[in-house]
Amino acid sequence: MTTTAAATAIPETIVAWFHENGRTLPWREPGFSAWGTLVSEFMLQQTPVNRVIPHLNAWLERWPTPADLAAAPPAEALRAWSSLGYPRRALWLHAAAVEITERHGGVVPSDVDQLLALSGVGDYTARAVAAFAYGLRHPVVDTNTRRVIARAVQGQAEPAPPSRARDLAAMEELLPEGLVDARDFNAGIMELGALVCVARTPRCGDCPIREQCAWIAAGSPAYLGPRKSVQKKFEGSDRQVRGLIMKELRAAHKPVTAAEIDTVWPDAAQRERALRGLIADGLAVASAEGGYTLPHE
DNA sequence: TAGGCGTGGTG
DNA sequence: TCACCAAGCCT
Repeated sequence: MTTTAAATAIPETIVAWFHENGRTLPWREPGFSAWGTLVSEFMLQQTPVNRVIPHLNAWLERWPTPADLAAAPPAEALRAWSSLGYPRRALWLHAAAVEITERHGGVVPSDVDQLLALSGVGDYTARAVAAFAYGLRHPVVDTNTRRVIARAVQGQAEPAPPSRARDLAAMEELLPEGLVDARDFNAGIMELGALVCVARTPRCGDCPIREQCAWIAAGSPAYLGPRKSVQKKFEGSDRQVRGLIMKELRAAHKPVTAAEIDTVWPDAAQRERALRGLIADGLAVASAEGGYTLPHE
């Protein structure tokens, strides 16, 4: 365990910057529930803050506790999820609510291993809930922290491919000992990555740690490592077709007929593949009366 | 472990 | 315009 100058100066500076520059967001309001934090983290997985906020507020108004959501049919969760994307998250959040109700007396657990055991909760979400909802000292690693550490500490324009153990260790190395500072550093380094040390065009002139940044010190060298695998084009993809079918199922409150599904996309083979995929994922169900519905309609 | 999984904003 | 990007997770 080495304590370099950067290992203390960077966290202190980021915490101070966060106190001055952190955004006011629902999940940062005093008294925001652990359940609210869990819901927000599900919604924030791969979805920008601005799109999440209205859905989060509506969700918590309708289902203020895990037991409230657990008592609702999954179909209603999928409708409320609306067009946030990746609807399997809504299914997993519903399943997690059932698990919390059955296994934890309706209280969102604070233990990382218990959180990890919930549907749809991985390394990031488990530690985010433990750290932000319960104030526990855990390193929280997401795409923002990985990018800030890659630049400020490792002197590289982009992070190496994710490595759970290495990434957690790198964050632990910076994490302040005090509970409050640890929480604010976790939040602050994410905020810095979201607002200043952004992926495409970092605003280094506005960065509070530019003096300590290893990447700037090295002359901001271009990234030479392997390119991240490119996301396949969405237009014309199975994902697009799945999305179109889900949109039909959300809008209907009775079974959607095969003929109606035929109208959403011209390629029959692709339509069939998408529909079968949705059924395999539990997002769609073949109705006994014929046609298809959301699960447990 | 690499690839699949929605949707929309942006430089 | 169109790749890239967005508080990941699961298999």
